[in-house]
Amino acid sequence: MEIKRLNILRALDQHGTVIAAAQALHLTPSAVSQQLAVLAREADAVLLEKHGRGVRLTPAAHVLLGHADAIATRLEQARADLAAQRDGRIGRARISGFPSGIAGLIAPALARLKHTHPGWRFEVVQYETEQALPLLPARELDLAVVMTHPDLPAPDHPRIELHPLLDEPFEIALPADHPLAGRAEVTPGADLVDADWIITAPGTACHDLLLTACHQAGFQPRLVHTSTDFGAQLALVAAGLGVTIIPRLAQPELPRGVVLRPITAPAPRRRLMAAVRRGQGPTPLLDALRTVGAELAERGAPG
Amino acid sequence: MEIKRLNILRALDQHGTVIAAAQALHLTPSAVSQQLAVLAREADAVLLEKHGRGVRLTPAAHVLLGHADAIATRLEQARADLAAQRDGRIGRARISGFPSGIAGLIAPALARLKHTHPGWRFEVVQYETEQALPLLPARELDLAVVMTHPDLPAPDHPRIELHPLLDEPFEIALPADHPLAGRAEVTPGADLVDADWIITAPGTACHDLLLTACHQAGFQPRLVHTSTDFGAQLALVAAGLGVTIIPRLAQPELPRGVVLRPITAPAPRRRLMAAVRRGQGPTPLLDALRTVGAELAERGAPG
DNA sequence: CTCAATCGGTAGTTTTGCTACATGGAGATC
DNA sequence: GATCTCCATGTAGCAAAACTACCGATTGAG
Repeated sequence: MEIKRLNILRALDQHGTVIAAAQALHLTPSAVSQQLAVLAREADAVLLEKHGRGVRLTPAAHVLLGHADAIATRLEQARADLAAQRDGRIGRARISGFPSGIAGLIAPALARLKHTHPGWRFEVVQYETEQALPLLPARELDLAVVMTHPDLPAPDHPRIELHPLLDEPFEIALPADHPLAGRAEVTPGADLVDADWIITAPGTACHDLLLTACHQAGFQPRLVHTSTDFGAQLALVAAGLGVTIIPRLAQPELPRGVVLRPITAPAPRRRLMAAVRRGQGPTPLLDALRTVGAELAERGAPG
Repeated sequence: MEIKRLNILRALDQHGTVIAAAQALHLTPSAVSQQLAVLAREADAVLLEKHGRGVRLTPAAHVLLGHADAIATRLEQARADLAAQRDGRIGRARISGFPSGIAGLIAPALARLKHTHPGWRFEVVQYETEQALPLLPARELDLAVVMTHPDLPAPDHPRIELHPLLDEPFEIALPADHPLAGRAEVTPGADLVDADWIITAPGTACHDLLLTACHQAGFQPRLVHTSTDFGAQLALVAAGLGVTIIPRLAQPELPRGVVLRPITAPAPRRRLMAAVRRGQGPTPLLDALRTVGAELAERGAPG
């Protein structure tokens, strides 16, 4: 039951005679006859019967023929899918990101790809940077949106390469009725030494980043509230329970009662990058992420 | 792109390593490796990549794999269908009959087969006996329900064999208010010499049969109305426009205002037979037709 | 660091598939 | 009705392929 033999049967059905089928397949009639005999033995059925000078297909041959046509069609689809995959019209990818990376970069990028690359299937998983990176070489992930992080692989890492997506400053989120709310800039080390701080959980990149920034500014923030979710943090700010710093661009929706104020230079920044396996080449996904990142950088306040 | 190669890819996916796949297929690992290399060349795609000590399938391999699984399933269905056809669980047949044969024998037989042989597909075509017979050896028909007819092949015809289904008398159909309606038997040659006759079109078997019967009874019927359809004929009878003879059993539904009366012996009879290609062996269809015929004969008046 | 295991390449053998030619059978032609 | 023509198929020989046996390279495990 090989495809070659099934195609010989199909050719015989289409062309009527063994000789015509042989011509169409660039074979001799004898070869066609022999292969059909093998197919009949494999199928344990009589496929041909004499009819006049030629042959005709038996009912059993027609049963087989229906399936042979379906198989040929499916094989053609397989070839088409392989070609489509080669030039990027179809594909699958697993992407990871931390929450604000998913919301700010991955989701908009996938929304574009849904229209421009309808054949692609994407799966999104939430991981922090240090969890995501080892999953790339293991092929559990195809792309990870990561943040500036001590675990980041060196630029010449043999298996992972990094593509910058967005470089954005953190800003101070204050209650709208806060004394500093009217200021053009805020200097945490001077203005917010006594503030209550809201911070993401230890182990996240933002946590480390805040502490480092405050340390460099020469003071120890009083950490009072903890939530991993920027939305929840801002709700706490709006309720007047403290202040926090959040990335400027990845949080487009501010709740009422919260204002963002730039931080006096050098403001802490976070750098978002796309990590992919080295040598993977350009993908529609990476292109879309870079486009979204560039648009966000352009839209936001420069610096 | 041969099935053998696709199955090797499937085995590799199932068993994980080239060695395990080779064992499952009773091959050496080298053969598996070589065939996968050929498949990769045919698919114009990289199918394997090193992963630790073993290999793993690439995305392109998974694309191909999905189709390979579908093809393997379809091939299994083909084998099952061939087996089912061998032992008669599935099949196709074209059947011909004249109108009352279709209504009285073919339709009831197919109704049974629909339950007992759900895998069979039947096509019914209406032909008169002389049209149907040559279509049997040409394989345009697989079975024809035919009537006693001069063109009937001899019992030792080399390509066609005949199986008796039903031997039924014609009876006289009279308006219920006809003077003869109360009689136990009617003798057309004596009682109906002056009646208006309703008859099927020239060229049908019933037409010849009526004329022959009347001729033997020694009179010439006055043919007034013509219709091929027994239902239409009986409507004319009910309207008092004439009399006709119809086969007893194949017309179970009598309209109001019509009575059937037996004809004095020797009553004209018609013999229904199933014609099939010689050497075709028993088929569910032929069995069902014989059963229906036997039941009709048993139910109707014997003789 | 050594060992064990896996995969892939090469040479040689076996199996399969194809061609060339001949045979037999069934319309078509005269 | 004899011959001719066309078609399918069997046989022998040859070419292509698929497979085995063996070896080397690579990599993870102990």
